[in-house]
Order: sequence, then C-alpha cells, then structure tokens
Amino acid sequence: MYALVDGNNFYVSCERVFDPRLRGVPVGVLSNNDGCFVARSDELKALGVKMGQPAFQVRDLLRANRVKVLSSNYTLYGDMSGRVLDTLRELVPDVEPYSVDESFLNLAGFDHWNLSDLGSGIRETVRDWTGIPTCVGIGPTRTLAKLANHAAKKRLLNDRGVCDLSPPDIRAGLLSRIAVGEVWGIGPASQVKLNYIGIRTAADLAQMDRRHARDLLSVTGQRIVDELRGVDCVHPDMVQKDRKGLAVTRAFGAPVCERGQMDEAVTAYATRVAEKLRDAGMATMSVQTFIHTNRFKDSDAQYSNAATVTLADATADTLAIVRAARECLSRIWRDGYRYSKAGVLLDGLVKPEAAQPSLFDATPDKARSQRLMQALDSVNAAHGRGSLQLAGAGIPRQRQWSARFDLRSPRWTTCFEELPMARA
DNA sequence: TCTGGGGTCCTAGGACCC
DNA sequence: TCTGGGGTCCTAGGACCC
Repeated sequence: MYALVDGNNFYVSCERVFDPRLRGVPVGVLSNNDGCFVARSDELKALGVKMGQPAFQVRDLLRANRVKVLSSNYTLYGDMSGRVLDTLRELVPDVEPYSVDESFLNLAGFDHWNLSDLGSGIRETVRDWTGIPTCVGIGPTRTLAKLANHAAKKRLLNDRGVCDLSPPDIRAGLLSRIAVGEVWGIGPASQVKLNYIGIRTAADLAQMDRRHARDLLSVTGQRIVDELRGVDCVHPDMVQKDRKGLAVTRAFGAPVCERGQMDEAVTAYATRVAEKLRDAGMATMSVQTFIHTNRFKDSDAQYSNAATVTLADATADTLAIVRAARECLSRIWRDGYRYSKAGVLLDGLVKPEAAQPSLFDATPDKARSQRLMQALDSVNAAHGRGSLQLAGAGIPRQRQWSARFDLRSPRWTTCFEELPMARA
C-alpha cells in the first residue's frame, strides 16, 4: 500500500502559517514576475480564478473581493517543504518525495494498521508540527493513492481529509465517479482520445484492454491501466536517479532590446545554473541558450532561437559555462526585437568522476578550477547568493531585465533580518 | 502595461555505419 | 519501371507533471 500526502494549496498555506490575516480570506500566490496564479486558497478558487490564470485578466475581480495577492517566496516554500518531509520521516520509514508539496509513503509493514486512522494521525502530526494542512490518499499503487488523494481533497467519500481505497469494493465505486482526466498521467490530449472512444471515467480506463491502451497512449497508457487495476508498475520517475538536465529560464521584468542587457541576463542565468549543477554534484557536457520575444504580443515582430555548445570536457566551472552560454547567445542574437525571455539549459549531466576525459585535455588545470569554484561557493554560502559574481552579470540594482516580485512576503524562516517578531 | 519555471519520459525520424 | 537491409545513436518535439 501507498499513501500520498499532499499539502493543501501549499504556497498559500505556507504564507498563512506566518500571517494570520491571510486566514479565512481569498489569497493567491503569483508566479515569477508576478504573472500568473500558481496557488489559490479555497476562497479564491470559489471566486472562479483558475490555476495558471494571468493576474491582469482578473484585476477587477481581485480588487472587488479584496483578494490578498502575493509574489512567490520560493525560499519560504522550500524550507516549509523540508519541514513537512522531516515530519513524515519521523512517522513512516520509507518516504519518497515527489514534488515540493507531495510525498508518497510506502506503507509496507503497516498491514495490521487501520489505514484510515494512520492517515488521520499523519495529517494531525504534520499540522501540529508545521502548520501545514494536508490530505492523505491511500491505495495499492501510487496511481490509486493519487486518485484517493484527489477524492480526499474533493471530499468524495468523507470530509476527514483522508481517503482509503484499499478495500476493492470502495475502489470500484469511487473510480466510476471520477473523470478519466483526473487520473495521474492522463492530460488533455489523452483525455480527448479516450473520450472519443467512449472512455469517460477512471473505471472505464481501468477496464480498457491493455494492448489497446498501448496503441493509443504508448507504454505510459498501458502502465496507467495496470496501476488502476492494482498492479504496481513503479513509475520510472519515482526511482531516485541522477538528474539528467538543469535549467534556469526567466521572463524579463521589462522587454530587453539591447545586446548588453541580454549578455548580463545570460551571464546571470548561466552563473545560477552552474551553482545548481555543483550543488547537485554533477558536471555538464553541453550548454544551451535560448531567447525569444513575447508570443502573446501579435503587434511585436516575433523571433525565437536557441544554440547549443558541446564541451570537450565535462565541467561544473562557472567561467566555462558562462563562456559557452554567451557564445551561444552571440550565434542567435538579432538586433531589432523586443525579447521577453531567455534561458540557459544544461543537458547530459554526468558525475564528474565518471566523465570521460577529452583526448586533448581541454582543461589542463582542473584542480585550480575546482578550488576557484569552492571559494566562490563558500563566499556566497556565507554572505548570500550573488555576493561574489562575475562582472558580466551586471549590478543587481541596475538590472532592468530582472523579474518583479513586488508583493513578496518576508523570508520568515531562513533570513535573520526577516524572522517573525513575537511580543509577550 | 501585464501571460511562470523546471523537470521527466516516449516516439519518430534523420544521420550514420557496415 | 527499377533505386538493399538492418542496425545504432542522437535530437527535436509532444505530452505530462507540479
């Protein structure tokens, strides 16, 4: 059996832990650049604001209903996510983190427990220890646990925030009440295909011929059918593997029209992605840079392009990655456009020790590079990210391209200057 | 005026080889 | 009119996830 524990409106709940004024009122958290809603409280959902909806489209609604709108505070959410994970690990030995707000628990060894009670206990403990409300779904496979979690959130069986689909009869009844598009792995495109042949509910999909599912939706579809029937297929993405790629991509706070500005942005993104690379303990063989204009502005001339540099030697050196990213940019840059976004992507990551050395030893002084990167990382760890950076990344306060976070809450848990104050 | 970011897997098709 | 066969590897693009 598996349980899926999922934070309710996670980003909103993180904000509410530290600001009681946000409780009981409509609250929304915006994406980077204060663009789209990425988290909504129940009150905001009730007003009809959709996931991913651009904020400017609902400005009047937000004002009329005095909606509390916040920029995203990823530092806070990351820290709270870690606290929830620590709590879960106190309760169950085998925890598989799945996303910032979701974890699967492997309940092997809990056979003699009442699983509903176990789920309730987990909810209460997480709530008490971290302040984060969750829902718990339980089922024989991860796909069914995920579906159970959906049912718990929508209160399809009860309003206790826990849904246990381990009894087969309850499972069969519930699956027939859930649209096929709610099943984990069935997105809009697959849903259209399935509906077209008369498959509308999760129960219909569970009864579908496996081979037919494979023809229609590839092996992924076949796996989903098996999982819905209770056959554990261990989703490949659940197995802890080394990361394959890394990216830093950002929309600009204001359009970029000058090469110098773009050079700064690409340098800053490449610097950041190199930090993430070293943090993951990996090295990269290839660096890609892309730039594009605002596709939503029909009145603007459109341009989009990307270039890739393949390195002779796997590296995690900021200088080498920045150099490659800027070389890519010089190949794709065209004057005369209003660019809205750029990104630096690393692909084909390798463990540094497993990297195949180049025949021509392109980086003869690896030790020197490593010492330099260690020095860079330790200064930035001690004094905050960006304390020590390449001159080409521009001066932070003068970056016209950097994203807006006008409504960001304090970093309550990770920054001494921003700790919450209590008076007694 | 204003429309996110960062991942994974799968498949088809091209390049290349003998 | 006729224009090998059968591999492998790599990449781009689609679909999906949160």
